[in-house]
Amino acid sequence: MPSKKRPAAKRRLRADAARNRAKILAVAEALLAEQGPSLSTEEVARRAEVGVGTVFRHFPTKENLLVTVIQSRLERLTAQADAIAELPEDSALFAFFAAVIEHTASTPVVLHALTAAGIDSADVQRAAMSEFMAALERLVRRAQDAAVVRKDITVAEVFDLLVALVHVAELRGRGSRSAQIALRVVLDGLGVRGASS
Amino acid sequence: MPSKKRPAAKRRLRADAARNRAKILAVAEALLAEQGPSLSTEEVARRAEVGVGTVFRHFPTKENLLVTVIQSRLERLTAQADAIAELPEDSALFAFFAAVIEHTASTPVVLHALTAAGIDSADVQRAAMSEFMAALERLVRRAQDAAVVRKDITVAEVFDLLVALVHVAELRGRGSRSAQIALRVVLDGLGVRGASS
Amino acid sequence: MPSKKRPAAKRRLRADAARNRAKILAVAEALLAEQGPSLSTEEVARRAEVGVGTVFRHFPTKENLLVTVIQSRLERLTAQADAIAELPEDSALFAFFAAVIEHTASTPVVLHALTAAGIDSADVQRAAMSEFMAALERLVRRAQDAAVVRKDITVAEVFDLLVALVHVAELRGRGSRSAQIALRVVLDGLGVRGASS
Amino acid sequence: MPSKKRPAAKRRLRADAARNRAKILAVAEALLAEQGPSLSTEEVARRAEVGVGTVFRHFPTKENLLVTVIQSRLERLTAQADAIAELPEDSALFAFFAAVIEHTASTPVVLHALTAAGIDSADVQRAAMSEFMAALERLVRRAQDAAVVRKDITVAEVFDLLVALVHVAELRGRGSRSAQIALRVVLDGLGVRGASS
DNA sequence: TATGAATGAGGTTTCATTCAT
DNA sequence: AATGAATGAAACCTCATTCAT
Repeated sequence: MPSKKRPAAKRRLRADAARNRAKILAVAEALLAEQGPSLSTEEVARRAEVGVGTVFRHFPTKENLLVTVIQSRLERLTAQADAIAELPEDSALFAFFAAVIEHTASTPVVLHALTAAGIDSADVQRAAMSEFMAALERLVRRAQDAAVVRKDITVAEVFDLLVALVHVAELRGRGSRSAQIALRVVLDGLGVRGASS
Repeated sequence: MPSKKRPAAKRRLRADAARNRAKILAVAEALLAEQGPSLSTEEVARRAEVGVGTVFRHFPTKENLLVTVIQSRLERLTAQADAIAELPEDSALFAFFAAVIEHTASTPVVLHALTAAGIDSADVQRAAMSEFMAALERLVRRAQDAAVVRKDITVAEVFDLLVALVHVAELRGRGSRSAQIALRVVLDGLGVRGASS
Repeated sequence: MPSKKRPAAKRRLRADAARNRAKILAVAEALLAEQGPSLSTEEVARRAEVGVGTVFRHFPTKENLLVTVIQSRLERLTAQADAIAELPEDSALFAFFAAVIEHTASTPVVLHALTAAGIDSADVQRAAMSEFMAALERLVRRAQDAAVVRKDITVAEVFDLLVALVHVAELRGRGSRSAQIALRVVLDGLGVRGASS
Repeated sequence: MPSKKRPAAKRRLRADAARNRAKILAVAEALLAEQGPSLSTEEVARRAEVGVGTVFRHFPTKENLLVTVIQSRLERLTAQADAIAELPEDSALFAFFAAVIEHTASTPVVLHALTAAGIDSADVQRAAMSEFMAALERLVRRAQDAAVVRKDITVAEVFDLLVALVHVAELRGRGSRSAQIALRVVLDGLGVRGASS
């Protein structure tokens, strides 16, 4: 049944349309990191070399655009977590933390902003989010089983610590001494001493 | 003839004016926590039950209002740090962290936002900030001298961790298990084991 | 019958009240020249070293303040015209033009602005205006009788030319060559050749 | 992809956009004459039957709108001066004065206001202005060469007199006897007797 | 009376979103 | 599908005027 008129959900895009969509998403991600969630739609369009109309054709709402950016980032992180799972237990979690901090921009700021604005982004990205949490959980569980991470802590809490570290990295610069020390302190606190030895 | 010669900066406010100023500041602090720095001046006025004009009479600019909020918060924190200094070394830092987390709203988010917006809030609040850092430094130094905190860490880095913890507390709720665990993990990581035993 | 409660029109002012009124008027005149009719009431108060409230006690409206300024200026000009009437016919008009140009600031701009704003300033100052016109008329009539000014022109029209010259003087500076040449050209055109010889 | 590479300054406007721009400009010119430079952008939009946003899309600033109005008027006047240059020397200047007075609204008031407001409109319109002055200079020079205008006067000064006449015309009405007499007097004063004989 | 704090309508400007081309 | 002009609500801020002190 080759798509006749799919309900507007996920119809295959024309090549150039797909290219536009991707470029807009990339630009939005960059701007989000630069300016926070008050970035302007017009500037997204300008930098993506596209008319505003095109942005709104792909993402019916500014909010929808931001949510999509976050979603795609979560998906990439999930992939990374899975790729990392092959390392030995005592360094996998460390490596993952480092990777996330390295590549993730202001997710938490965005989350906060969306939450505060009373936006119900939950539905849209619950799926992406829970896949990410599952991947993280596999890492944590394995580390706890290997006794390199304390057992009185849940994935959700590990996630929060990760978010906090991203925040520091963002504030002080991704490679800064401050960011590295913060990472070390948190890992020590988690009981992942193997990583620092 | 308007008063003697107004002392250039802050002649005594009339009773009602002072009340208004305080109320505006309080409302702004609350809104800042709720909505981040994109709060609307108009709403501040509405919630403070005051005309917009009054807000602008007291704080000539939205930026000035936000900066003042942050400043007053820093001052309160500094006072707390000093009050806490009498506790034994091994619990003072712990107590201070807990107190800050308990009472501080989104300062870091605001700081970040201001910075990102290219706002030169630096001058205005450098004073308040450095007093706070001094107070924090006294606590840290004392804890390090008593060998309850690792020596390879500076005040600035402790500050960043504190900011990260505030962030978690804000995200999950001030009394939440997540916030408490995060605090515990960080303190353990800092080497403040006395506090958790 | 020593004033019991005069209808709020012209009761004798207390000494300091009178001083305030005068100072406000003077300041307003200066500001009017500097900034045109969009001057701010607050600044009038500030420069007069008085509270805004005081300004509004003396002049119930900004409009009223401006109208009063103009009125007082017209009165001064009238006095000058009368003082000058003693000079010989062939130089009196010339001298008067020069005096007016020298001392009068943006009256016409104000008039225009008031008119345009649909303000009925007519009533308030018709008296002052007609006295001024009468004085001017005496000068013109005398010059025409002495055959030093062309007879096909009315006072009203001479007035308009005077206003135009004030305008130039204001635009280019009161002592500027441009202002002087304009005065010379107009006087020559009026037939007042005696003045330039 | 937005067009080829937009010529940096003034790519061709869409038909309706051009119509809007023109209408806004016309309305602004009228309002400027009616109310002076304190006209409200909002009213411009209302009378042009356009949203405020549209006004600001075409003219990013109120100042920019006013400056553009003046510029376009200067351009029209320059064209007129050139068209008139074919008349005999002794009537060309007269005709030009008459034409300017007939068609020009409050330019001088605006210029004054802009200047007073400290607006640096200079750059923007220096070009338009100097072209106009050049056209006027050609007329004056020719009249002086033909000995119908006094030689002790510069173009700049002739310009000021012209401005003064426009002022009178505006105050009393374009066709009024007062405006005509003023014109006659000034021309006589300039030595352009040919025009009045 | 004098003061200056308070008020709120109104002005300029931005920006998410819609719609004609 | 893409474009960018148009829209108008809403943001920040000013200022004439009122009113409690």
